[in-house]
Amino acid sequence: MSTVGKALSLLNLVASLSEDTGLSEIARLAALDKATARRLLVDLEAHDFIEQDKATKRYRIGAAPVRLARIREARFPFLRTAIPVVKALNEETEETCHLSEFSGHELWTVHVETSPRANRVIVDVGSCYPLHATASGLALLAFLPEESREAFLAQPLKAFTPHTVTDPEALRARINETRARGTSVSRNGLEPGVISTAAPVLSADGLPVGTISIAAPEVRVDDARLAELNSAAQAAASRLSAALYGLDIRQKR
Amino acid sequence: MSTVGKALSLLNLVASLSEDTGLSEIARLAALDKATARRLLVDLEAHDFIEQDKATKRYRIGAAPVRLARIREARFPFLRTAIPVVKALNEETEETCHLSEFSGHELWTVHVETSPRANRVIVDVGSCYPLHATASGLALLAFLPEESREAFLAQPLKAFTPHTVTDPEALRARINETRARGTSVSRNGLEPGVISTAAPVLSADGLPVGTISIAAPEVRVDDARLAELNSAAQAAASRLSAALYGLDIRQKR
DNA sequence: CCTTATCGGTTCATTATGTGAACCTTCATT
DNA sequence: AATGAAGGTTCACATAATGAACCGATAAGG
Repeated sequence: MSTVGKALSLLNLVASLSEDTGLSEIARLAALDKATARRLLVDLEAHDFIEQDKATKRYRIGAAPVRLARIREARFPFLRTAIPVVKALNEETEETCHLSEFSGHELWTVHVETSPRANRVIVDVGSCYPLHATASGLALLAFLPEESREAFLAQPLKAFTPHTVTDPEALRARINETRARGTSVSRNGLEPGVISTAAPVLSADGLPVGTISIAAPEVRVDDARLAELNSAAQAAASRLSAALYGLDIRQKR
Repeated sequence: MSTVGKALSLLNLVASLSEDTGLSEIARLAALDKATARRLLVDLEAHDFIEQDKATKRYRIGAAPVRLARIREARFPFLRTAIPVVKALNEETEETCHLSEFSGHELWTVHVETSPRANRVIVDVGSCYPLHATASGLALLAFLPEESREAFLAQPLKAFTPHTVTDPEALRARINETRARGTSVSRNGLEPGVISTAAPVLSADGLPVGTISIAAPEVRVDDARLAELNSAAQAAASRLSAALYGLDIRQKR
């Protein structure tokens, strides 16, 4: 792997740690030599992607991404466009809604609007869940090019609950359903008692750039309600695709 | 220079270009070989820091910084904390106020609240002005460690108007005044007819992380008004330092 | 008070990685 | 058909990355 690749992976790793972390632990987590990890951290720090607490000597994510993100958002206002859509979906459904973005072969939660109900599902911004165990993941997989999908299915897949589907053949069936219907459903895939539904946000070339999804406690969702949530998620995702990239490609077919 | 350093500088460069740019031009601007530039771009693209338009083959900043920025801001809410302060200053003074952040040896404009007046100063988010020609730059230099300041003053300094101070000795005098008073003033340093004043935002260790500044058409600013703006900027910066890092260090002295 | 085990950080011989002149293909212009 | 400039690729060579061993500091345990 290229040195730059290692540095960026390391940056990702440090960003994913929820508190300042020491050199040795970072090196261990990244499976890099301590000297190598340090050199990369120093390089990243010189450009403010990482910062080191002078007192504790521990490392954390720096300020440079914020500056770059402003530039990116000024040109491609993904969040600025997407957040109102997610908010509206949240108000309409009164369930936890979240927006995920596909970046670096993974699906990252970039915005969450939490349900106003007492019994609700909590999703963390910044989290990154396995594609096969979530509704968002299925929605994404369904619209990914065949080869990317198969590459994913070829990996060993972990089960998170007794309900997690890990068999590639069974997953293919669910993915095909998802593609036909336009929305995915996951019951207890990642956490027991949670049902979620998701629809892909598609770019101008028809490839998914992310997903919008709704997660609710299973007790509130009967079949009729599930159909409602499905079409709400679908509508929100289509609206967002259209806002970002012009007419939704699915409507052109 | 390390390969990682080159990659990050290249990323910075691409981010600073206001439109999609081809490989050859990027290589030229970065003073890198075309093959090297491409390898770095590919590495950056693999992690979504850069993206390439499939149709035009041109490169632009990618989505990864947005994801990292959300994580950073969740932990260190610089903008979330700072923007209300800048807004309040703008409402109080009715002049254009902006927040700059010191990152990578440069001072970047990260937020602007524009004056409601017809005759007003416009400052662009994302811009990066020379330290010696702006009030913000002087405020920053005044509170930087001696060696960083001297390293900056040792460079050749460009004059932007006949009023731009470029003599290191004269600048030192103005910097010392600034440090003594706590705020800097720049008359016509960068653009004729503009007067601006700035105060540093200081972190817990007393080093500047950025500045808050006010820019106004000279015709509206007599000595009394200047004193008002000075103390308003100073108060805003102190409030922000306190909000971000606890008690303002200057008040402890 | 010495031993042991961490920690962050550094060194330097070895080696893998990055480099760039020259090359290829494509495409628009002359 | 010739030209030039684009994006992209190749490979002998040079440089920069690597990591085992090291240092000094700090903390816990006997």
